[in-house]
Amino acid sequence: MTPESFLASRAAEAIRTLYGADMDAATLQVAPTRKEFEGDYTLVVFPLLRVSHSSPEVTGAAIGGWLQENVPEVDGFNVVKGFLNISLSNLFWTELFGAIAADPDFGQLPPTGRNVMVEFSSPNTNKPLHLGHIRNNLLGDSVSRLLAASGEHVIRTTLVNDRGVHICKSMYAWQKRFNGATPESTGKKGDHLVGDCYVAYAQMEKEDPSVLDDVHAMLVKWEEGDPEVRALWQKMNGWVFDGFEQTYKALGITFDKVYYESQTYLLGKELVQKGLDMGVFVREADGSVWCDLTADGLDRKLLLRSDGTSVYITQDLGTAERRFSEYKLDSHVYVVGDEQNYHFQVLKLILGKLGFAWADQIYHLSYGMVELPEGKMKSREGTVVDADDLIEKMYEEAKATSEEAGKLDGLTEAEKDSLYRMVGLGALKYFIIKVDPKKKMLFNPKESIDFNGNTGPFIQYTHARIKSILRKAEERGITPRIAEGIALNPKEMRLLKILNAYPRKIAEGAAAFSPAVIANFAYDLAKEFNQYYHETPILGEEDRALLEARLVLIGTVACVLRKAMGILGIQLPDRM
RNA sequence: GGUUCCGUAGCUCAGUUGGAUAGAGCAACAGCCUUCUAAGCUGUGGGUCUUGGGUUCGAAUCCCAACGGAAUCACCA
Repeated sequence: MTPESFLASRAAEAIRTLYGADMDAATLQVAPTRKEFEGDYTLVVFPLLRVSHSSPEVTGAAIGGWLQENVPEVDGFNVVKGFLNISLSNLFWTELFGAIAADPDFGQLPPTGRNVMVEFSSPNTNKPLHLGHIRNNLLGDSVSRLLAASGEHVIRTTLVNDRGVHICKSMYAWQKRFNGATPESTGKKGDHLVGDCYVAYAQMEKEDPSVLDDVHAMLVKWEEGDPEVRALWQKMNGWVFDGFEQTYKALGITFDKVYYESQTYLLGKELVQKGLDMGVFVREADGSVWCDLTADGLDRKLLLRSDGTSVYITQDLGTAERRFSEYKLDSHVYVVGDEQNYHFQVLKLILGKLGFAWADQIYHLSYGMVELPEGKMKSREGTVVDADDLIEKMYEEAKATSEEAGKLDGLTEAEKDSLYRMVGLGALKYFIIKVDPKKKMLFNPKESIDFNGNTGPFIQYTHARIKSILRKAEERGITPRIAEGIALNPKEMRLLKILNAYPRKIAEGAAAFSPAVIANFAYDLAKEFNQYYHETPILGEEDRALLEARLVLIGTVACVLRKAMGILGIQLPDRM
């Protein structure tokens, strides 16, 4: 039971007794008191005036008085305008403290029994991953963990776009211009080599536009299953997959199920027939099939070409239907850029017209593009920020910063190296995740990602500080525990208030599909701890019981920081 | 033109189921390392929350309109 719900239920009791009105405790507004005011939690009394028929001051004082009289945990109260500020007793705080500290699953919400699929990453196999993909990957990865923490059963998946005209372009350029180059012969990561082919193709097409006809011929051969084309396709895709795997590993990204478009692109055709039978689709004289969405304020949508082949949305309809039935999904989240908002709007609409009740359980987690100071990234113009390069650069900077600080005596070179990776990656991940997904974000390659202030390394550093104290305590043989009758100071109560909010933040973040909520929470907690750290001695505390209790408190802070950052895929070091 | 999203400090962002005096970080300036890690802490300056209406005891938050910006509306994916 949280302080908020506890006070709300008691306040409901007070209102019933004082005014004879039945209030649902859930509708009462109880929130932590703002710093400037005296008190722990605040009840907003304005909405109660219609049952009290009195002024805010009188009503607040009446309820506050009743609470102080009848609830032992309530220590005092004051009323400012329409706000009743309530102070809770030390006993209440120590009990809350004990409950949070003793709960190993703190922040893990009870199972909902729902199956949720999260599709993210979904790369094309004709170029390496760049910063835009990183945002997609990090969002998908962290939202998967966030939903799991909120009690959902999550299946992470990706749909690799391994076929189509764009792959043929890379294959064509490789045949014509690359003299049998391989990742081994060039020492290049496979995805980068294929990316080079794609860039080379763009140049070839510029020189002679007729090469596009050759590429289309190649695509037709691929569809016919031509052995030579298929073999080349498999070889080059294999290079790309190897390259992607390295990047995923560096980012710490995993999937439960990988789909390949080459295996799913024919799905959806039977749904087209179903739509025709239901009369929600129409077939034109040329054989093409359409869905009329003008009544919904949109245009007509093509579902089948006149030659009978399917388009992008056709296979998405098919894969959605297959996934919902195969995995008994209750919901499906697609992490896809906001450039495809229209596509998903149409997708949901059409699935609804086909009579699928789960159509409105599809959520498009739409995120804004990552832009550079000069505008959008364009692979053809070479203005992309490559994922592998960026990860490496962050590692270098973490290393330089750490060596400057020089606090890592006693660690082996390998330990230091993995620490630099952890910090560099933490800075990068936090930088991206802390902003609201739906906002587009700016990345300036010339300014390095900060390690100070509201950053990943700040939180990592905070954790390392706590662990350092706990190590020293252990060396001195001091065991963390909560004794009876200790008195917490206001800063400690503030820390507890923030800790207490963690499960609520999980619920909030999951409901909004926004890991940024968790990032901001972790920052608030770390910031509050650093203030506490500076004004409160821990190992220097003379009262032994208090010292031991403080060790429990900071250990709990470290643990919750680890959980919150763990959801974001960011590890916290014991030293740094 | 239709649809969707965004507009908060010089910059990057929090704050959206309506609540008190709108908060951080960066940048600038001034302090704090014989005491648990200075990747830290404290302080100063910085705002017509794009604008105008409306609803409300109360609006950055909800509604309407305008302005500014982004994406999208293919027999591409």
